Amino acid sequence: MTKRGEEIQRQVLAVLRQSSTPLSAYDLLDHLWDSHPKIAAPTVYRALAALTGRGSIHRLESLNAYMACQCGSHPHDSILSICGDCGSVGEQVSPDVLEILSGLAQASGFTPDRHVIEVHGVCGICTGGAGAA
Amino acid sequence: MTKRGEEIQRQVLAVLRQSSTPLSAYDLLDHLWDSHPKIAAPTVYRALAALTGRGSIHRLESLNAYMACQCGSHPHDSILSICGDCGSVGEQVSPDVLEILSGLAQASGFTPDRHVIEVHGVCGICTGGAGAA
DNA sequence: AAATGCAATGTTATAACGTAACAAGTACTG
DNA sequence: CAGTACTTGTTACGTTATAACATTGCATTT
Repeated sequence: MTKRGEEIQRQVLAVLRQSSTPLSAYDLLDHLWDSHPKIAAPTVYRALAALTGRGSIHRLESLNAYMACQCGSHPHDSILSICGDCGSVGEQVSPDVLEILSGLAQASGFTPDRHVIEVHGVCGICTGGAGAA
Repeated sequence: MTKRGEEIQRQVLAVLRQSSTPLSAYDLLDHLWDSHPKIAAPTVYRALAALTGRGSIHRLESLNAYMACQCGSHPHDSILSICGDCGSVGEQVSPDVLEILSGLAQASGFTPDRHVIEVHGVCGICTGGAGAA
């Protein structure tokens, strides 16, 4: 079967990479219908699960949406900066911050496993160009 | 009308305070039906929005659920530690961490507004008592 | 008080997100 | 080929959230 799943995953990843903003699972589904008319929701979610597990994409918990990882692609926790104006998302990697967070949690006996860090605000372009004030 | 909404809000807050784990909007709806048979979803969401805005409760973005704020109650961003085993959530306040995160974001021109920080893992009780290893 | 207007609340319906459960296909093994 | 294990497709449904509009209560004006 030459791994149909992998083809879907490649395509999902390609669409996410070309998008300037995160896309929802159903947005992706729409895109897939261009080439695969009969894909259903679980297929997309399976592809997203595989890509997420592999670290190729990130899920934005506060947006119910997905974006391509901007930094190579082994699994890691990122800091995501979400512009409420244009919808773009920046990604930063900071082992230091993760360390500090882990330390905080551990101080109360908690063993961290995964960090969700999403900062909402306004990006530099929107601030400077046409943004708030 | 003596502010029906405020009564609902008090009740939602009371239920959340008594719960050892976060509750979904529809969990809360079930609880409300004990005393107000005909409440509908938007009513709960309006109460949740008001309470969230006031800082009395927090929304857990990665769980689609809500919890009572554990630290007094003026609006603030928290660090939430979510136990994947028992479902309990701990809350920590750390201006330092927020500062660091804001600094990181600002370095790329981003203006932060709200921080979502959710750490998934296993709490001290579950680790020690009956948890992993 | 009657009329007006506004804001809060109720109600219906539906949109958006996600997954369980099982069917069908494929490929490998003996 | 028969058996088995895994992947993919399909259907149906469960959960989360909100749009849109109706209604209610109350304050203000006249």
